[in-house]
Amino acid sequence: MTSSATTDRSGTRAAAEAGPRADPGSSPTWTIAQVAEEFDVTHRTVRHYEDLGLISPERRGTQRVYHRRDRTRLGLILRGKRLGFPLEEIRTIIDLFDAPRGRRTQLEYVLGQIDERRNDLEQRLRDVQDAIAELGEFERRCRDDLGQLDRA
Amino acid sequence: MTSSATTDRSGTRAAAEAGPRADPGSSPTWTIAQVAEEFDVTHRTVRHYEDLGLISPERRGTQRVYHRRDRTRLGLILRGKRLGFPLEEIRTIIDLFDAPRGRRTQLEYVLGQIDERRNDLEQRLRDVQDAIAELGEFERRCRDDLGQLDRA
DNA sequence: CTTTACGTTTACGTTAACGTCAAGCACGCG
DNA sequence: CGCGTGCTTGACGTTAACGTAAACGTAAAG
Repeated sequence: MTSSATTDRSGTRAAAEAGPRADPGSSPTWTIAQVAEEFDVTHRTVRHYEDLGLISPERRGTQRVYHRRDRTRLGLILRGKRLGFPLEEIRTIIDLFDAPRGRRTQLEYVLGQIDERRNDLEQRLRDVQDAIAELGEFERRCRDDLGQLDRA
Repeated sequence: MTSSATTDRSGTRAAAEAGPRADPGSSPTWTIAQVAEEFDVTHRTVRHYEDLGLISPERRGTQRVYHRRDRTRLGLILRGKRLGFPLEEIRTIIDLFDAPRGRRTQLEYVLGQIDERRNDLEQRLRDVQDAIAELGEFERRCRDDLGQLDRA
């Protein structure tokens, strides 16, 4: 249902149906429709992330052209969203990865940010682990109840 | 800064400043202000969760009276929020814990829901672990850069 | 009995994260 | 050249999760 949704657009401008355009010798690029489908989001969502400065695709004329870098970022964005981070915060985080690290002060700032982030993430790690553990406990009780029903 | 925010209200109606009211012989109860402060949320937030049916405190006259059950739920709600779940979804989850498990069909439904939830949570677990790992990788690179700077 | 400190309801405001038109370019095909 | 398909830019709408203000109730304290 995911890939069959694309009413065969091949033969028009790009040969492949889901991959990057055939572009021998250069780095591969994608259209907005392709990245949107690949990450299972809408065009609007992708453009929204651009509005907030989370991605900044190349412009060829008026059209957006997406590179590997943009796809990497999109992946990070969506994972951040799954973890419940607001987009603005996600932006500061992934910008960190591309931040200049030339001077020592910058590097130390980045290292400090990394530590903050890690603490945040480790809190969430505990939360998830606790939740999974409680769910397991609950399942055990349910299976007990089921056993009681069987013995009657 | 957290507990000093309470401008000494003791001696008024309850003896303890942060604990449940003195109520010997019965189960402890809390006011909305007490649970709000304990979980570091506003009254409005607590009432909002009640509006959505996430908690349903006792009413003594017009006033809300919170029991241990309500505090347990509030904890689950806030953890769910930290994990990025929408409140409506959180409601269906914690309602699951109090759901009737008398008949076999009900039990099997509950067990099915548990499985769905676990899959969801395990996805998030992977997300968090991946994020932490990448952060570690990034930190290593930064420390490398720092070493390069030191050698000059 | 008035004050004070909380608590309650009602209702409109706000922010984030998009959804949903509307209207216009741009290009490749018949 | 017109047509269809996809891309682009506004701009307004929507939902979730509260914030905030108004206006009133109430119970202990002075």
